[in-house]
Amino acid sequence: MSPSSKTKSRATTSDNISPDVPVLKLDTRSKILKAAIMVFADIGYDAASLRQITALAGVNHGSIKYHYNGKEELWQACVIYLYAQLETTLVIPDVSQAKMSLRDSIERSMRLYIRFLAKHPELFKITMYETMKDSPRLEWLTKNITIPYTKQSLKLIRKAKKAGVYPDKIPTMNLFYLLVGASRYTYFIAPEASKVFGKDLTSDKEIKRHEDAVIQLFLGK
Amino acid sequence: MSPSSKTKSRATTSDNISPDVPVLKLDTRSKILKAAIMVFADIGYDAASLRQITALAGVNHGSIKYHYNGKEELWQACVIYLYAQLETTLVIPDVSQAKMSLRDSIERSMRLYIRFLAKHPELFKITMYETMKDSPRLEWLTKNITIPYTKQSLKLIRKAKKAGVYPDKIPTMNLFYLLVGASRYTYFIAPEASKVFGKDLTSDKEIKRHEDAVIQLFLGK
DNA sequence: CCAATTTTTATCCACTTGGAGTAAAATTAG
DNA sequence: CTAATTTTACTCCAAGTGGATAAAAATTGG
Repeated sequence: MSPSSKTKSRATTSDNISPDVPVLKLDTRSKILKAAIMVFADIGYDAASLRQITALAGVNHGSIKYHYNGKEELWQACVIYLYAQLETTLVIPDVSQAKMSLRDSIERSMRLYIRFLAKHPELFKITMYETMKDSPRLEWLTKNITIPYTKQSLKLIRKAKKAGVYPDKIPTMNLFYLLVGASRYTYFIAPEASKVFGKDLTSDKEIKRHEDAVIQLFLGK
Repeated sequence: MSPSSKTKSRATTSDNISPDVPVLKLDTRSKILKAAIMVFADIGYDAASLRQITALAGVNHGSIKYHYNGKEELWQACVIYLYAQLETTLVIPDVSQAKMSLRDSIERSMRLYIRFLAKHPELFKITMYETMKDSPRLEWLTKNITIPYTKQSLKLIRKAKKAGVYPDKIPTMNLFYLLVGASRYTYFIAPEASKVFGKDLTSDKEIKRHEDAVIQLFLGK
């Protein structure tokens, strides 16, 4: 019987046979998720094949059906997992912004966000593939992820506009997409940029430059 | 024998049998190209199937091999065709900018560019799919298209920075990607935006708002 | 230790893929 | 009209697709 989305009862790690070489052995479910994230981010849902994922994970082809009940649910699991990572990255430092000015608080959030984009481009690549056309995934994505996140962001943008932190002549929705687009685009096209400029945009130095550029453009330093 | 990239010698249109109902009949080659642009833009190279394209075009499956010698060359033909369209859109009005100020000239170019993005999202969707990961297509694309176009753009940006039209504190490459990302992103995610905001970002009204927003952000009104 | 359960593996399936090859049809030139 | 050429239609193929099924193996609780 398939466990699917149920919580696993078995141990997620196990010691090796030889006690002097304790190898950390990821369980099949985790290996599949990790490989799926890589493949989906690389070539998108439609082009990705389950065999490609299981081959990369080093597990049997049938395991996906058992653990995730199919391609669609595996994809959703990837998105959920990655968004949980994003949340922990952004929410935890939130407390330290308590006594900052709104402007500094926003600058800090933007830097954290951009750093996450650079370090985990998988999330927004995976969603980007589905966002460019209508599909069952887009339906699920907007309903469960995008809408709540967007609402939250818009609220903050409106607040910042009123406080004069953001340019107030730009409509909120447009400003939101400008912000998101300007921040993310760089990491979508990182493979191209490496060919065109010979630079690795995911290096710490280039991340910092991008941070500064976005801050400069939207907050005017 | 396959004509492939050779110029066609046959007529590209032909009258119908019944003279009272003259139907404009696109030739097979054009029908394939048109359909391929739609499919590639929709789901990307890897996910697109030749049978899907020929079905949409209403032609026989074997025709692609004959006219374009395969999937890869068909894809290149799409990109070349669309970039030619972009060029005619941007270059023709260029003469009318002769006696404009640099700032107004740039504003005009940005508006034309954004309008093209909105009206022909296929081009940058097609390339976006290939830009997110390394591939033979990306190699061809950067060498033949992206690098020359980027060089040209960077030159203009540097000029505008010196003239104080663009913010001069942002490095040229970063400013370039901010500009391109902010402009394009909106039209990548138009399907999502229609679900989230219930707005059609490709409508004339929304295009104008996006134009104004980009101008406001980068040129400061 | 053993029986019950969970997890993995190994086949099998109908279907789609890009492409090759060839015959039929349409068009052109003489 | 005829012959040469171009274009289209059709058939095949090996390879790969997501998913279903059941046997085999590993792990668990008693």
